[in-house]
Amino acid sequence: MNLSHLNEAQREAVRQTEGPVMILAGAGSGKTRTLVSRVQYLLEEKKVSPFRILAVTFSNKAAREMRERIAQNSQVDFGAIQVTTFHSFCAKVLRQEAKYLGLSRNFTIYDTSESKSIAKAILARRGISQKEVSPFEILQYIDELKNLGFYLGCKDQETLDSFEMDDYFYEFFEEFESELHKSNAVDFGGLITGVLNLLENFPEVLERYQKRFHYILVDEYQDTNRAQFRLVKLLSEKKKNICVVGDEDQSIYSWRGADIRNILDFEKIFPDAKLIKLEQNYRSSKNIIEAASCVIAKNQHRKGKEMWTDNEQGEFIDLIECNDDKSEAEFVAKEVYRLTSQGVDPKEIAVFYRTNAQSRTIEDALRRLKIPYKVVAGIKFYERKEVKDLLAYMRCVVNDMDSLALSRIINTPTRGIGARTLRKLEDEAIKLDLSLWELINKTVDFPDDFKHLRLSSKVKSGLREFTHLIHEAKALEEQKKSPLDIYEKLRSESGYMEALRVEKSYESQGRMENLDELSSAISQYVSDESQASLVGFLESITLDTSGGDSEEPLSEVSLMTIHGSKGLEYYYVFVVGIEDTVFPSFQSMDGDEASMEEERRLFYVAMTRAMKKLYLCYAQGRMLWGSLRFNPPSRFIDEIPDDFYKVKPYRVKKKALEPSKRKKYADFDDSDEFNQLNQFDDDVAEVSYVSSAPKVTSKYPVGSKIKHKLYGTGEVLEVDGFGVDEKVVIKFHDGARKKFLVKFAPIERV
DNA sequence: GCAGTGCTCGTTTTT
DNA sequence: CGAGCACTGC
Repeated sequence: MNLSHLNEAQREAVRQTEGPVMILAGAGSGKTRTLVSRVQYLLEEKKVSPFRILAVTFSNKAAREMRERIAQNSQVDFGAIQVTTFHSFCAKVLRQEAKYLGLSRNFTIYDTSESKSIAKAILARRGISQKEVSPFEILQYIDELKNLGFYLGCKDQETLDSFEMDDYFYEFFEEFESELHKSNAVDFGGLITGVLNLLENFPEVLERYQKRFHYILVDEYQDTNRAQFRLVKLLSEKKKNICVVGDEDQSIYSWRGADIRNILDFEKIFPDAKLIKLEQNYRSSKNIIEAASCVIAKNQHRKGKEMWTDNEQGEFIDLIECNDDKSEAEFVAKEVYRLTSQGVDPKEIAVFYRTNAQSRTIEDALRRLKIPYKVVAGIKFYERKEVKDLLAYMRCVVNDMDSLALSRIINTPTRGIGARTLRKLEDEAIKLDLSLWELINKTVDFPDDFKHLRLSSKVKSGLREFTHLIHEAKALEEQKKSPLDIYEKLRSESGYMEALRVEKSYESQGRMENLDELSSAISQYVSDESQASLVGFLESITLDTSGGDSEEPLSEVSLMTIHGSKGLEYYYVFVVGIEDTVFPSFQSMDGDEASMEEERRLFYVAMTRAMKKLYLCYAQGRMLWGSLRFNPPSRFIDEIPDDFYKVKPYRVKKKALEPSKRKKYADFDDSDEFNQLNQFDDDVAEVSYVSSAPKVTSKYPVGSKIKHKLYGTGEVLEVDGFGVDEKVVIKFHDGARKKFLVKFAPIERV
């Protein structure tokens, strides 16, 4: 196999197929390319059956990318190869072996919000107010134990030593677990610890999986937690062919259990391990790489790599000093404007910030210059109420022990079964040791046995209709009917759609659209999957939140948190809000060196996304928590040697400020483009630029007069978002203010 | 059962 | 400041 497209270190990483290997792959070092070649090498040169290879990563994004690239480069059949995330791999194993753990294979996977409901229910049952103990705290504790690899009955000494079992919270853990078990459900962490339980306590299961996988590959190794580490270690114990790939300098998820020991101690745990470093960077200019290297060198807890590049020196980093957050955003927008008018495609530009809340000012400024952008954030589609409701219907069909789902929809839409009735039913279920679903069925089938519950006839008929629907849907599921048909049945016959239809508000219109969208998500799933099932669909959406949005490469500037930027690259990168207490965040400034190091890694990640040009911006004053606060520039700036950057104060000139006081700095005010653009507030549209960027203009700019079908005439006060998300606030002539989604509102300009 | 009010508290987020 | 949430009153 020809490996000439790789450098020496990369080739070694490909050829070193036997025994434990740790590849430390720096930012932009061609990691994915190397991994894909390695898999190809195993198949073509080593004649390994694809069936014997397991490749796990942390995120769906990474798994998807690897799968696609492997498929692209292949002549061999890659279908059998397992390239997945830890969680979906574990879900698969767990469904296969469910009986060992007293689960049934159609178990539900609870996401964070469902777990939270359980925690709330536990507190309520014990009469503890949420102020005394927050459900969040409980979840955090449970998560912590699961990240360590603890499960009920775990005998691993290292795990047992790492926490206190007499902790006040431990009881919550036990109760939480039993609650999940009763619902035939597993939470995210439980997917991992469940499999760990299987491998550690059922030797025949362990043997089966050890025999199956001869070559194990772990990507994003710096993000793995202790539980995942133990899992991988067990699986590879027989063949010892384990290859992990990661970068300790890009470990930014310790707050959710990623354990840097997994990297730092790899050679201790696998004494004959080969260590390979990929240190040549193919992404960024020398300036950027050298500056970033100086910053990360300040960290004590690292394996140590020396990144270098053959790329050209490149431009200086610009350090932009602004008066406040508004002018910072204004700078970004104007500079983006300048770049795009020089022919730069907006999709080559990104703006990064530490916290999501910071996107707003940036968005406002971009919108004013009519620069198209997208905010890359966790897609919230599956968190919307109506979507969750319909998913709960489907979950009931699949797993009728899922009482959480059942109680969510038993009165949605309203069937006259209020909180009181529900409580009565739940109590009775506990008393008779039945699941809620079983009990409800009994009350329907043998009403005479439940006279003491004094259920009204309205309640009874509501329950009857409800159970009838679920039974019918279950029958369809058993006949292996398409998930789409079952969904359509549920959404119409539950009365959910009708309830939305009669509501006739713009909100309910949006909700109906979302349910249509869910319907297309299901058909998408059905057409992608050869063995489509309702269980499969539900699993795919809880484990992959990215939502199959077809990623058309649009000409838009990308806005995202630095966490969200990992693994991506852009020609032009702006990092905003580089001030102490913002970045590093104030939580990390309490003297705890470990969390400061993590912030530094985060800064390193941000810097190394940039290929050509990096802008670092900070504001002297910033609106934070309701008042203007003044924070010094980030300490991280001091860690960049002076010769890599230029300071450029950005001052907003209020009209006729004479071009005088500027000397030693290459001031941005010097540039003609900037002066032209300084009429930021008024007539930007008249500036004679030919921008390559497609313009996004609101049909209803602020101040325009409109007529609404129902409310009459009014004036636009505010515009928020654009495209399908565009909303306008309108003040009507009777004084009322209302906010509309432009997409749906029956308004027109007058 | 739901709308309205008033209070609290401010990361990062993937599975 | 303002989102999110718990609690209250109809």
